Amino acid sequence: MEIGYAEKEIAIFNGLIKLLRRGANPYQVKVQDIAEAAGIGKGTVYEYFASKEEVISKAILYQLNLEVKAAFRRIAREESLREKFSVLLDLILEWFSDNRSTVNLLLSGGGLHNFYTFLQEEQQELALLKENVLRIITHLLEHGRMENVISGRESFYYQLMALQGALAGFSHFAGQRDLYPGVTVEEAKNVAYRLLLRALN
Amino acid sequence: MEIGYAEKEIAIFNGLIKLLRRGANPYQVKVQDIAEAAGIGKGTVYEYFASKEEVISKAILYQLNLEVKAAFRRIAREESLREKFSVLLDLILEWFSDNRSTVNLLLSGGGLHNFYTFLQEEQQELALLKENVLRIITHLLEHGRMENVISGRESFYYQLMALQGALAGFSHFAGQRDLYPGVTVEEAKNVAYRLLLRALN
Amino acid sequence: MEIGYAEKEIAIFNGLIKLLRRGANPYQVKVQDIAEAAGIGKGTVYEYFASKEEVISKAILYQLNLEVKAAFRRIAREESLREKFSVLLDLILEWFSDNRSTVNLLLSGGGLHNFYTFLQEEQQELALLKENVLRIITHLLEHGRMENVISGRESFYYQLMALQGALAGFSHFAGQRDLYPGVTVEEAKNVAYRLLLRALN
Amino acid sequence: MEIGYAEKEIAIFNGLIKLLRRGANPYQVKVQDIAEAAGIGKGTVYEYFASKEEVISKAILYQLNLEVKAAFRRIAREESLREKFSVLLDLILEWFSDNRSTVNLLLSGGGLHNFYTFLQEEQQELALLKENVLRIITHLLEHGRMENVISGRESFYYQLMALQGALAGFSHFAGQRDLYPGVTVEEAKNVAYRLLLRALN
DNA sequence: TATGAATGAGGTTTCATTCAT
DNA sequence: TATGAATGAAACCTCATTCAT
Repeated sequence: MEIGYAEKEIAIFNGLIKLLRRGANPYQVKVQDIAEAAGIGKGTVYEYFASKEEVISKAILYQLNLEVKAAFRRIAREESLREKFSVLLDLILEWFSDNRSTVNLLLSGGGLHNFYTFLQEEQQELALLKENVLRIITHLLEHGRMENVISGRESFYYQLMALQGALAGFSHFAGQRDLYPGVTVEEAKNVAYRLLLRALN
Repeated sequence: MEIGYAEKEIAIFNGLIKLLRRGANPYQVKVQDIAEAAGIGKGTVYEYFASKEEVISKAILYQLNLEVKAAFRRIAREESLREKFSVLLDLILEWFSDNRSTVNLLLSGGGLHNFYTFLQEEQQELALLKENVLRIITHLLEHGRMENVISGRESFYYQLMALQGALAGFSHFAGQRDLYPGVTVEEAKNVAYRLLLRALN
Repeated sequence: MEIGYAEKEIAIFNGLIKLLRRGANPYQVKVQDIAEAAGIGKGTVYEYFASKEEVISKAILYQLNLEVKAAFRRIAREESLREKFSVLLDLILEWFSDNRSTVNLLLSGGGLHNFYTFLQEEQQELALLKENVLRIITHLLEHGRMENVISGRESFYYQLMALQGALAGFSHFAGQRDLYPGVTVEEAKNVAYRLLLRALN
Repeated sequence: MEIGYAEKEIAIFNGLIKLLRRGANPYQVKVQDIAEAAGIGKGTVYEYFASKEEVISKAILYQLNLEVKAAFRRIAREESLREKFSVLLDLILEWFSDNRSTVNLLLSGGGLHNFYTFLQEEQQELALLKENVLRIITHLLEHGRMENVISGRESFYYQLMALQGALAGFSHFAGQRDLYPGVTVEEAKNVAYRLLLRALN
């Protein structure tokens, strides 16, 4: 890959991710648990990482990059903006249906970035992540312009905010379904798309 | 107030909030630190709360309720939707200029709610919080309709998403200024307002 | 009395004794609990005693002396050795039916004496206690001799051991009834008396 | 053994026993001290036991079983009842010459059983202990009958009480030598044996 | 290289004691 | 005199990290 990880390192990442998906709290997860979930000994973790913090930071970024890249591939495969956007919303739903997906951490208002100071040290992976997120955004906006559903008259920042706003609203819905008892997924998706179009055409 | 707290309890809350504002992590803050910040002895904390978790949960909700209520008062004081919305954006900016304000925790994609399981036990304060947030939203939407800048043709959920989207985009900007180096606060505020209007009129 | 205690001091003693009877452990009982049981404030305890240890030591000895003196009066009232001894056994049963009577502490192989080092400092009360216990023993042995059920040929130590042995066996029965499921109180009392007579006549 | 303990567990037991023998109070001994006495780190204790209480309960029962079993072997080795009984009295003396032997805890009027509630959970070891104590008692009584020094006409409970009484008296002497300044060990042993015979032949 | 037993620093919590009222 | 709010020393226990195997 862009950044080479040993097989064991990836096993450790996957172990942690598994725990986070199950609802574990990244601040409270224990090295013991990570090792167990990875199917290795506790000492082995320290053969590959200098500290627990490093494991967690790297694992989260690793996983985020994987998921964002996979998302790009899934989105790129679709024909129309409508379909692309719909796939993205489906992915968001999926991400949030995990009690606590890693993506959830990312999307939450930049939560991770500021929250987990340790991440700051992972500049390379962080940059990669931003790049991959931007790739999705650019792809969607460009496609919208090609289809003439997005005007392109507005500034890039405006377009970004429009997209982000539509996604943020839907993410909130996806993450807090209990707050919106009467709203179906279909409705929520439609609302998100209409918000996007209204803002951009 | 709605929920009565002893003077010392509030001192403890304020001590914790001070620490969080300074960037302390709620998962890593120590009882010792909280007590010091509150200007009391460590043991005193346990005269008022059963555990550290309880202190943190209650302090965060207490502070959120205070801030949301203050926000409502600030917003209600303004005449037009434009001004009300502008004030709200200013508040968001302010909240995020703290390295880590409590509101930040709230806005982050429902972060808190799921994140800090312990909060679940504070049903009363949580309900109060939701009510207060809803009050702001309703107030803004109603005013918009009165001014005829918001049509009211759309469902409540749609209007909610529109508002939330505009705010989420701006919050992201406020929390991650470094991601938008060329964008001024004025621009960002304008964009947020235009997104709101486009979505709702 | 021999040793004058203020009214409040006695209230405190009684508070502690109440707790011990309920099964509280003298090593784990809290000043708070003692004060509550005595119906006074926590600070008041320290107006009358220098430390928790002092309260407990003095309370136990105070109560033991009371009970031993009461025992003497009860025993002295009876006519024959058989009746006197029977009353003593009844008192032992009573003492042990409390989950944890103070007498229990005394009888347990000198338990208290060595166990609770702090007691050593209460020389006066301790001496009083020994005197009172000795008074009962002497009374019983003398009466036995007067009735010619006890020969008096044996040394005082021998007679003491005989009495103590009979009582110790019965005390074990009284304290650990579950170890002797088929044995009735009547039987146990008879056995104790027969052991006494066999040893001494 | 009947109940398998890891080598480290036994080291911990021995550490605690060493402290108790030195007069430490089982209610006040610190984990730190136990670990030090065992020559290991504090954390290691918790690799083998769930709590301090568990360590103490298990250590005491472990040690009692060891001592009671050793006592049986020593006693069984002797020829006559007189010698067997004499050995038992010597063991009692030995046990009590420790400021606070574990056996002391047992013999003290069932002290341990009721006193240290936590022990109740160690049913298996407790049962084992009772069995081993009973084995000694039965052995002595049977031998007495074989030698025709014990008649066997009396009930088992009576015989038990006779034995227990003789031992309890001597134990009191052994534990509280200062109460019997003029009495030699030889005398005390003779008295105990005479009490036993008088009661049982 | 992989392990997990051992460790002790560090955190939470308890509670005897003080002292201002 | 009586109180109980406040305190912080001290104890239990956890868990990241080390290191001998």
